[in-house]
Amino acid sequence: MTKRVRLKDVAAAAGVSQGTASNVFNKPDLVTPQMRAAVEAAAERLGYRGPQAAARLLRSGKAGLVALLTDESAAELVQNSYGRRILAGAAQGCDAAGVGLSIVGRTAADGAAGWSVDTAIADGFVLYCFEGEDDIAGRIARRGLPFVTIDGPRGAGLGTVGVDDEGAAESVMAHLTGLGHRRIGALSLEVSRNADPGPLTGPFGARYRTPGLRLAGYARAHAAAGNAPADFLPFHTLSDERSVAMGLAWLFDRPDPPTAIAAMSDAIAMMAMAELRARGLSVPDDVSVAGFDGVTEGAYADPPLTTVIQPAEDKGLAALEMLLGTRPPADLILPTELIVRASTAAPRRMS
Amino acid sequence: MTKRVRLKDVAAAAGVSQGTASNVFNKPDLVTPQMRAAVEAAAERLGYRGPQAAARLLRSGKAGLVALLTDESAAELVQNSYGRRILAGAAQGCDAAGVGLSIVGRTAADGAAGWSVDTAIADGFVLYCFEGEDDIAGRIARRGLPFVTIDGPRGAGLGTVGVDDEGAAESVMAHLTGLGHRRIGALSLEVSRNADPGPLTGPFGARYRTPGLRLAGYARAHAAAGNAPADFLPFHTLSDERSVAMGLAWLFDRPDPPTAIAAMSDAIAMMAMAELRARGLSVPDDVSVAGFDGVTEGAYADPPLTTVIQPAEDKGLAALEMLLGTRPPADLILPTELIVRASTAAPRRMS
DNA sequence: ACACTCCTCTGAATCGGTTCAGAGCCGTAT
DNA sequence: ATACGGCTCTGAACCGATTCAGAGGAGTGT
Repeated sequence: MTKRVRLKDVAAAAGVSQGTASNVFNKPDLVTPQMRAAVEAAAERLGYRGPQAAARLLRSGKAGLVALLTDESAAELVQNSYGRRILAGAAQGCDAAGVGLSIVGRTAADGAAGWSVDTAIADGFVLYCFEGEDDIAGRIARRGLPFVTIDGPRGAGLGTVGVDDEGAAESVMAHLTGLGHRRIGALSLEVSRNADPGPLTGPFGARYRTPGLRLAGYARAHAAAGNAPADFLPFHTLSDERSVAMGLAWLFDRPDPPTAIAAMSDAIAMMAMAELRARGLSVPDDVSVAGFDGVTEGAYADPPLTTVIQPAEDKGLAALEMLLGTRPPADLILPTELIVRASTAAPRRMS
Repeated sequence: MTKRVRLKDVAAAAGVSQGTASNVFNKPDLVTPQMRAAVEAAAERLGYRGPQAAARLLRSGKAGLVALLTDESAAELVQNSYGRRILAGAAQGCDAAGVGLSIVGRTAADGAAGWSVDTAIADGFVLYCFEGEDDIAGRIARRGLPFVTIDGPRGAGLGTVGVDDEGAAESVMAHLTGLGHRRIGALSLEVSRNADPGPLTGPFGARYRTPGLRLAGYARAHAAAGNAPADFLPFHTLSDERSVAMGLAWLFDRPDPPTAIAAMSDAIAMMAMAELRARGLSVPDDVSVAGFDGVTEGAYADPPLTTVIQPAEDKGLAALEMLLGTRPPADLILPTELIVRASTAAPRRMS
């Protein structure tokens, strides 16, 4: 196997300087047509494979690639319908700017502490779904790369993108209490690393940021409607069928089950609806169910799901724009909207 | 702003050779603890940001990144539920191997002929959704990078991953004819670049590969059941609501509408079901609808969709494994499975 | 003719590591 | 003692482009 052909070889063969050869490939209009033809002919003749990306990158410093960094695995990000909306928004931003998007998740190959963060090739990062553990932000900053955080705390990055989680949760709960529900269960997202599923108690702020804020919002609106704290029944799930079923068992295998459930994601809500049906309970006749996120499937669920729509695509897009400098860096709060569909109704009158 | 600290500076400050300093960061066990400590201290003191990815890449040649290349934009890939299953599978393969995944789509910034293919940083490519135009395969091969094709023709790549599209289409059509349907419409995926929506005529092979094979399968099974070719009514859609509605208008605004529809994707099928409902037609009472792909939403559709399940995640995963050398390169045909749900039924008896 | 621009092309200096052959050094088997 | 194998560490070559100051030449205005 002969050696790889380099730009230098092409330049030599064409009888021009290496600088000119480089221009032929990168700034063709700076070169006379004949010179260009000569270089191209030489390249063709030698079987030159084009400028090597790595070398260009080393010299020019721009990878033309931004990375979406997530705490889950890359596969989970894509499978999760909220995550992939973020991804879609980010992809859109990349497309518009002509930069590539790479998604880097937590992989088995990186050791516990390891993370491709330190080695990933990118011009910038979007951090999604982080709780500030492992000081990822610090490590990126140390590399001197810019980053934007989605749904995370304010860090050393360029900016953040998020929604008013607490307010949105309040609006869902207010909708439920407004319908007349008093005793209300909540199915929470994961509240901390490696925590087991189970009933939850306050204070709710001391948790992973997003679930903490939403729980606080639920609790606040529940109380604001004049209900006793004991009638708010939050349960910690792992967003899987097993823990959702456990939560439902906890809520409904009791003498005084709730008449409504606030699920902290649409995915949880839909699993809950399926499980409730399996238990012989009808939604919304026996139990109202509200979700959170506004994934597309929710509209087609049976019954269509009441939820809070989050502008997930916009989050991804905005984060990317900030990163790319198209949008001024800031701590951006995007609006949410409560969408009332058929999965919630007034509680059946007690006989 | 002072100059960036380089490994060389760290080595000098620690009083060791550059090679040793390099080893501290890459092969720590080859270095004595004290030497390592000295280097680390120097790095800390100087504010060294760690080995720069680009430089490492240039010398070592491995980017630790594979690219999923698609003909659509990256955003479309993610939004499309079949595409994202492929992506999820690929992501899983990447996670397992500890390499990153970048998705590169057709972006506005790349000129008509341009494509990041020539410049994208990656150790290998997975080509998805290509029809062999623009000679993408050739361009990748020219760069000397390995690639695997999903749902595409056999190229110069390592291998291909696909399913028996024609056979799968036959099985759907056979299911429909088996129920007693004779006059059957088909809603096709895009059959060529920039073609307008409209009725389709044979021969069906002369089209984009996948749609061509499926159309051929439909037609073959339809004929095999003893039906007249004129009772097979294929229509070319663009996978959007407008063209699906046009197709349905073409099929049902006639004296002898079909009693069943074979949609070439679940997305098309679900749009068709919504449009049929808008037309006052009931599925499956008035019209049976079958899809293709087996996306998750299909199971929750109203009514649940009869379809052919394609192992999309497996496609992505298998492609990645071939690329990474974990699986022997080959032309792999993955199995499909017909899933009969409630959207298909025997045609209503003619009065 | 002269001065001055404008444009193209040259040449050499980076970019920041990784790698590898071999020099030193130390302990052990003969 | 002597030879030898095994570890560390050194030093310099090399990866393959991009970039930039400036040389040379052609064209333009006076």
